[in-house]
Amino acid sequence: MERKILHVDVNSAFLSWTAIEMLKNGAEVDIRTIPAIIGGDEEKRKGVVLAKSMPAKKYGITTGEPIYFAKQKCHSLQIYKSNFKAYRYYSNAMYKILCEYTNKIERFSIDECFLDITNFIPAGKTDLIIANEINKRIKKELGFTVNVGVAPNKLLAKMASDFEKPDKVHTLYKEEIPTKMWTLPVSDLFMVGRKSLPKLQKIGINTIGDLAKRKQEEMIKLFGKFGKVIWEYANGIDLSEVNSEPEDPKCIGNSATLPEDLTNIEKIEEVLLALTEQTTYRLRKHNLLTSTISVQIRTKEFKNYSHQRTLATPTNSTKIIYETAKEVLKELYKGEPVRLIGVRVDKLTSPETEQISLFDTPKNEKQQKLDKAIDGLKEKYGYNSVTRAGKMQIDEMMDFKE
DNA sequence: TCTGGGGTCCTAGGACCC
DNA sequence: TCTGGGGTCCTAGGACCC
Repeated sequence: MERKILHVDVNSAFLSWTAIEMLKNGAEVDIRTIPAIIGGDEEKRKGVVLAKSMPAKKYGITTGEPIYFAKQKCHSLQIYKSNFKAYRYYSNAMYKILCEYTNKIERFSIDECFLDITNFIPAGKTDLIIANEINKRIKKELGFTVNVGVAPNKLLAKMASDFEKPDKVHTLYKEEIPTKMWTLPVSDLFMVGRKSLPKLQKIGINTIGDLAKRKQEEMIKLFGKFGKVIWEYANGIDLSEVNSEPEDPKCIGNSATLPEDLTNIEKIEEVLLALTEQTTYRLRKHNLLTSTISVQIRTKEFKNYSHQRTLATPTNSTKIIYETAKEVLKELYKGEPVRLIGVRVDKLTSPETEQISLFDTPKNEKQQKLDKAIDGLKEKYGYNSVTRAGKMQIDEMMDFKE
C-alpha cells in the first residue's frame, strides 16, 4: 500500500520566529520584509549566517556563509541575534498542532517534521487537502509560514517541501518524479553536498535525472554505500519509516570557538572543563553513561584534530570524564594556536543495562552526589548559577543553550 | 577577505582473537 | 627468509544534515 507522507518545513525558521517575537514586543518593522539575517557575534568570531529573510536571499546571501561576505553582498543588511528559547517555544507550538493530524510524527529538527498520515485521512479528504489545512492553520494560529511536501515517502516529501518557497504546498508523487525532480541540479538532492558535487559533475552527472539513469552498480563501484543511497534517492526510493519514538542520542558533545586563539594549556583546560560540565550535565539529564571520551581542537589554520579514549567502565561523572579529557588533550595538543575546543562522549548506554566489569572500581558515591546536587541547582536556578572556580568568564563567553 | 554548534553515519587502518 | 582468513573493536578523519 502506498504511504501518505508529509514534510513540514518552517520558512526561514530562526528569522521568522525572531520576527514574530519582535513584533510581539512592539517592533515596527517585520524583519521578514527587509534584507535581514540571524547571525552569530562577529567580534567573538562566531560570525556566520544562521537564517536569512527572502529579501536577503535575493542578494545571494546563503545560510552558513560568513556575515562578512553577506554584508558585502548587501550594505543595508540588518543582523539580529538568535533566541533559542523563543525557537523552542514556536517549535513546540507547531508540533502540538501537527499532532492533531496523526500520531506517527517525527521531529526531524527544530523546524522540520515528518508526518505519516496514511491511516489518518478522513473520508472526503486527501493528503493534499490536509497539507493545505496545515499550511493555513500554522500561519493563522502561530503567525509564521511553512512549506509542506506531499509524497509517498520521506525523501520525496522532503524534496517537495524544498521546491518554491515560502508558504507553499507541493506534491511529488511517483509519476511527477521525471518532471518535478529529475530536472533539478544534482546538488539539490538530499545528501549531495559540497564535496560530492564536483565528483558527480566530473562523470557527467549534472541533474538528478542524470544520476537516476545511471546503473546502480556503477554508483556503488564509485561511491560505495553512499553511491547506493544517492542513486536510490534520485530514483525516489526511500523505505525508511516515520519514527515517532524519540531515540536516545548516540553521542553528546559541546564545542566552542574562542574569541581569541589560545596557546596556554591552563587556559585551554579551563575551557575544556566548562565544556565537559555542559556535556556531562546533558549526559545525566538523558540518564545515560558514556565509555568513550573524545576531544577535538581546531587550529588557527582551520585544521581539525581529535583523539579519543575508551574506558573499561561506563560513567557519567564530571570528574572522571574531565580527567580523561585532560589526558586526551595532552596527547593531542602540540602547541599550535587553538581556535576551537570540543569535547564529546560516545558509546552511550543506559545504567540499567550496564555490564559489571571484572575490573569495576567501586563507585565514587561522593562524586555522584556532588554531580547530582550541582545538576539540581542548575535545574532550579539556571545553568550558570553554579560555576566552578576560575571559569566564570568562560561561561559568559559561551552561549549555553538548552 | 571569512569560515557556529549540534548531531549521524561511513571509511580505512591497525590490534587482536580464533 | 615466508606466512591464511574471518571477525570484532578501536581510532582518526571526514561528509553531510539542520
